[in-house]
This record gives sequence, C-alpha cells and structure tokens, in this order.
Amino acid sequence: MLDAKFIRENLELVKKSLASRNDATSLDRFLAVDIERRSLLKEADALKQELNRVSKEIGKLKAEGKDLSEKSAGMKEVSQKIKDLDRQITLKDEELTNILLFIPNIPDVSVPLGKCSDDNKEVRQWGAIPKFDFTPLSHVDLGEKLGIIDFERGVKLSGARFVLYKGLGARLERALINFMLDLHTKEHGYEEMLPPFLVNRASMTGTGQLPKFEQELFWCERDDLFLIPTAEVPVTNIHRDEILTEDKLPLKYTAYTPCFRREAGSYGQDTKGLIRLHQFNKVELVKFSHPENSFDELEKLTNNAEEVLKRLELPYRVIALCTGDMGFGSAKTYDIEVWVPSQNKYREISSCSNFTDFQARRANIKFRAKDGKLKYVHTLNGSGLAIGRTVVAILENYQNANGTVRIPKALQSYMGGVETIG
RNA sequence: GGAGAGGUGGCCGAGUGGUCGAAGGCGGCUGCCUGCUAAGCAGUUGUACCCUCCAAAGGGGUACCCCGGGUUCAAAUCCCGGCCUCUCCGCCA
Repeated sequence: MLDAKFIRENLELVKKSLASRNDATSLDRFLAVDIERRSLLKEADALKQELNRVSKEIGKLKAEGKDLSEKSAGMKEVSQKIKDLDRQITLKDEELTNILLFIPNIPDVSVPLGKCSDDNKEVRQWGAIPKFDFTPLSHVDLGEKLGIIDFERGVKLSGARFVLYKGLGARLERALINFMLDLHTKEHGYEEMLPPFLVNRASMTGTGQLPKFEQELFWCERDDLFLIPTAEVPVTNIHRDEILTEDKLPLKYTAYTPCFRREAGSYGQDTKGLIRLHQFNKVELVKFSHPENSFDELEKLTNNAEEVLKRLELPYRVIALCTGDMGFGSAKTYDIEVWVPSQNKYREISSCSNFTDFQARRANIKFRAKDGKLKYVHTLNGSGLAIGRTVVAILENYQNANGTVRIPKALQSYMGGVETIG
C-alpha cells in the first residue's frame, strides 16, 4: 500500500509507475474522495472543538452546583451533526483504503522498463548447459518410468494439478527440503520457522494477496481461513503490528511450507508434470530490513537462493523483471531460472523481491529509528527454492541414457547415500 | 462444543460519567553525582490524521484505553453486538 499523502504530493510519479506496470487504475477517484474527506474532517473537527469546550464548561458549572440547561441547549444538535459527519468520513475512509489496497508498489529506478516478460533483462548465467548424446526425457516420463512420481493417482486423490510422490521420489523431495533448510540456517544465517499453513484475512491483506487476488487462493469458508500460497504470507506476518528493534535488523527467516494455489487463469499452461501444481513444496527466505540497505539485502538474498543451485550443480540464470512483468507489491524482483533440458529453456525456480515499505505499511511493521521516530521496515522474500521444480531440474539434468538418474553429490547424504535412482 | 475470567501506552498495571492521553512501576532519553561499573537524584518520554507552514522546526486542532453501535451536553468508565486471549470441562493427533 502506498501512503495517501505520498500519492497526493507525488501524483506524476505514481501515475508513471502505474503506466509502467500496464496498470489502468485511475487516480481521479482517489483524488476526489481525498479532497472530500479532508473537507468533511475539517468541518467535523471544528464542531468537536466547540462541543468539547462547552462540555468542559458544563462540567465546571455542575461542580459548582449551578444551572446547566442554558449551556446544554443546542448541544444535542451539534452532537448529532458530528455523528452524521463522522459517518460520512468513515465512508470516505473506507473508499480511500479500498482504492489504496489496489494500487501496486512503485518500481525502483533500477528496474528495466518494459511491457512483458520479453523485456526482462538477463543479469548473469551460471553453469554449463548439459549436452546429451541421446534425446533427454522429460521429468514426467522419467518420474513415471522410475516409479517415483504418480501423476494418475494424484488426479484420483484430488484432481488435476495434484501429484503423488512415491518411494525415492518422496525421499528426494524431503531431502531437498532438509538440504535447503540446512544451507540457509547453518551457512546463511537464517532462523528456521514452521508457520501455520492456514491464515486469516488480516495476514493475507498484510502481504498483499487480499483483496485483489482472492480468486487465486484456496479458501475455507466455514472458518474464513485461507491456505497459504507461499510461506511469505505467514512468515512476513509474524511481525504484523509490531515495532522491531533497529539494532536487530535485518531479521532473516527461512521456512519450509507447502504452497496452495488455485492457478485460476492458467488453464492450458504446464498441464503436465510438476511445473504448475495446486499444491507444491517450497523453502522460503524472508527478511525484515532497514530501509537504507534493503536493496543490498535483496542482492544477498538472491545470492543465497542461487547458492542452492550451485551446490546442486544445476545451470541457471538470473533475470531482472521489467516493470510490466513484476508482481503487485514488489519494487524490484530477480527471477532465478533453472535449465530444463526437455523444454530446452530456462524455467523459473525462484523469485526474489524487495517490497520496500509496501507490505510493512499494510501489515504495520515498524522499527524505532535512532532519532526516536517510528519508521516502516522493508520486507523482502524469495524462494530458496521451489522444491518440485528442483526435482524437475535434477531428474532432467542428471538423467542417463538408460533412464536412470544420478543424485547430485551435495544431496547424497540427505538421500541416505543413494547415488542413483533406477 | 459447554462454563468462567479478561482485553488500557514500548512492557507491567491502576482507573465505574466531566479537571483522564490516562496514576504508579519498568524500560528509553537528558542532566547531576560517584575514580570505573552499579546505585542514587532531577527532568523528560505515545501514535495517527487535519489545518497553518513548507526546506525543516514550530504552532493550533481532532481522534485513539480490542472493534462496531447506543445512552448522554459529556464515555476508558454505563448499555447492546462482535472479535480475540486465558482457565476449566468435553472431544482429539
């Protein structure tokens, strides 16, 4: 959420921001309501001042045992008028908030301008793309042939876009979770969290999923709870409505959770395999940063996520998303894409973003600065990494001509010493 | 799900109609004092919004004692509804 006063005072900047994101939201209504609200507020405040003044006099007179009827005459009408005005102001407030909740964050100046994913900029590449002297199989074929991923039974149990891992497939998934958590906690200094997988509306609003993206969430109607689409939601909301200690920033948390996404609107995309599921596993990285160095922290967080791929020796590249392709709340985003041989291209495996104060304002997460003032922290998060897509990358990049799959060295101890599947 | 208790400032905690933005304590900050540390003494210390102003500071005002209504000239305080937390019982991995 942007600050109302900031929009008022930086109108052109905000308009440019919206345009650069291909966001058609108009600010006209916001400006009109903002003016109406302040006008009503002024009127109501003046009447309240009058009412408070008279009420105090009455209090004094009563203490002296004097007659009050003269003073209190007419005050009932004033009181009523104030109530009417307050009601109108509340309506304006709600309307303003509703508008603000739908305005995206302002992209950082370093973000490339662009309309869509074609305009994203590659930042760096790592690792050599593997050469096969046979036609590499897709992870779908490999998974089925090796008997470690059961797509049909996933559908039987829950429907399309659900999957059943079996045997060493399940083991591989679990090994990756542990490997990543260990790396981030032991070597990168993150504290491990295991949050609830169901959260309330306040949490979803705090990180920006609500109100705009309700259609993309699984919702438990009886209890008005939502299945988390990413650990970002519960982990960022850990400090909702809190004041953090400046000296302790940045706070760095990592969490494994399953993620649940309705994938509304993605019909026909990645219908087969592990790439796009309603439920998938992910290890997430979250930071609460001082505003002064949040962009440095983004670089570090991205490096932390990349390190997973380096250890697993999987080729990847990092791209900077352009303004038109960036998520709603992000001021800057790097995507990490891993090489997928069967598709002969890089596919997203992590998305690392700096939300600046966008989420902090929604979720009310502050710190007390040295000058004694309260300021919003900056929040960041990134996948470190998506587990299912890492399985895709391992199966496909580490496959042999005979259909077996080697296990990356770094992972073998987590697999109970297994070096090859199949 | 049933019964009871409770939600007050950064934290703890008092306050049952007006002089309460709110006692007291802790913590924070400033000064004094002691050779250092500790202790002690004095002072100070909420947030948001509006107006003025605009570079900042300052000044004026309003709101906020979980949330939303109501009573009243006046509500932290009285009434109604809701949410949440805790304790006990039930159920349960």
